[in-house]
Amino acid sequence: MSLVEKEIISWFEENKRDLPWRNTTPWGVMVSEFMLQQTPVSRVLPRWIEWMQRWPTAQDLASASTSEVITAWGRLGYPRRALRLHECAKIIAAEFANEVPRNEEFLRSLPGIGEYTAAAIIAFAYEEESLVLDINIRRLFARLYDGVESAPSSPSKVERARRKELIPKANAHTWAAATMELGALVCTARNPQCAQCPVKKMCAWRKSDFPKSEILKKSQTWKGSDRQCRGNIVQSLRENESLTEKQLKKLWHDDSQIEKALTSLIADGLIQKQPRNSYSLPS
DNA sequence: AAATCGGGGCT
DNA sequence: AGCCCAGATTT
Repeated sequence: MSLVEKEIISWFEENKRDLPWRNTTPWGVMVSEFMLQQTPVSRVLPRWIEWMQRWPTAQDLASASTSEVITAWGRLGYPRRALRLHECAKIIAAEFANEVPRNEEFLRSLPGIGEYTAAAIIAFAYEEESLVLDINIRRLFARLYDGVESAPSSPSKVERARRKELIPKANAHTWAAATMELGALVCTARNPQCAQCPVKKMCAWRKSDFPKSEILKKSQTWKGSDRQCRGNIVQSLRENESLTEKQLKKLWHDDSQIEKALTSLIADGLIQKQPRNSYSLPS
């Protein structure tokens, strides 16, 4: 097991949310995946619980009317997902003996199931290996391995191939859930919680964009002398925890490093140089 | 490859 | 006002 894998899995065991679709039937997983297409977990949660209580199996949903289904979907958004889920229920009840298929080809043949949803059902409903690539996982790996802030709008052949290599031989479904959870809770699109990240020390994005990203967050404290700026830079580095005390000490005395960071901030318009070696936020 | 499809929460 | 969210489908 690689170090990254070990860190992420153990982080997951400690920090995973207790989501109801982590302990349910394959149909329950399938319903959750439909609702979660482009819709945040927090908003799906209450709706999924109601829905599953009302229609516990595909057959139950199949016997509902279209208007009932639309009404129950409420304001989740993209209501055609509800219609497609309804269609899926009818097909599964009639042609699959009321059981969610575990085969990718069959899953993809159902309305509303694309690349991601098929992989997710295989992984989370049946705990089998599949290439799960949702926006959270894609962003996490874009940062961790590619050193860029965000993934391209849709997965490329190259991205799929490279992510496939990372799938562990054992417990591939846990890897999928863990990386997804890390992307959702820590490696978020906005305001990533890098300080809490179990793999911050090997993160390519962290390395390339640092210290600028840290300093940027503290921009309100960037009023003052060169000496104060220097203190803020070193403080930012200290909180990153990826540098030793020895390295920090060296940095403190390394004027060229400090100068470089300041120049970069000025060039980006984050601070302005003032007379007598002081700086301020742009007005 | 790009457009389209929702709605609500957050900055 | 704009960005973001466990994407899929059509053009």
